[in-house]
Amino acid sequence: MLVSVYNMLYDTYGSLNWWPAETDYEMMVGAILTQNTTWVNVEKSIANFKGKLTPEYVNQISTERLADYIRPSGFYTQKAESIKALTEWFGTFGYVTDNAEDVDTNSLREALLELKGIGKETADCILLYAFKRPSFVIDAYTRRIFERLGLGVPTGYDDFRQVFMSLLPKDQGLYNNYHALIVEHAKTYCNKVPKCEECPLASCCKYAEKHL
DNA sequence: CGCCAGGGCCATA
DNA sequence: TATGGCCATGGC
Repeated sequence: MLVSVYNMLYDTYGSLNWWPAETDYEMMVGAILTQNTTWVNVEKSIANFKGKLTPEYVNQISTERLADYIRPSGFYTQKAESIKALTEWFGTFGYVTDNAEDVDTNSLREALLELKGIGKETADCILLYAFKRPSFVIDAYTRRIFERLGLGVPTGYDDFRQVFMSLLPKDQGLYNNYHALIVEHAKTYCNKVPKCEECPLASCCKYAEKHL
């Protein structure tokens, strides 16, 4: 099932080459900024840095000033502290994701989860898109899509993640594009106010069936 | 005006 | 383990 859903999405959208970011560091910051927030508001925040969204620059400005830059993304007080903590942690690798090569994925994940403001989803995004590790991401869209398709899904985050990671090959490129496809598709058709009328997957979705 | 968005933390039972 | 309140801006 997981493979056929992927194939349907792939046939529609192809290879998306995510995450949308200029650098690995910008990707990580974006992962925090997008928490419960639209991507448009993340772009506004990133634009506020005018090209200076680097760990070196973030280190030298105050948390208050950082909070001011990211104001458009909401929750800016908490997110500013999280970005500060993340940046400090990233510094232990010299701000280069490649320097973490000899650290196994689970250790990296646990380290990320210790940072305040980084939960499981954000940690998995960072592992997958910045550190290029095969760590499947479960977000609100992933959960919603599979529920709406009519496939039973586990409640707990790790249980749901394990379904993907045990049934699919541990392939970073596959996990990357799968999550990208889910988000790109869902943000257009599977919001709380759905657009099943124009959805290319409506023919095999129980939810769309009821809504059409 | 109210609802919602690519979460996470903390208190509570 | 599982809810509920809270954090906050901007688009519709």
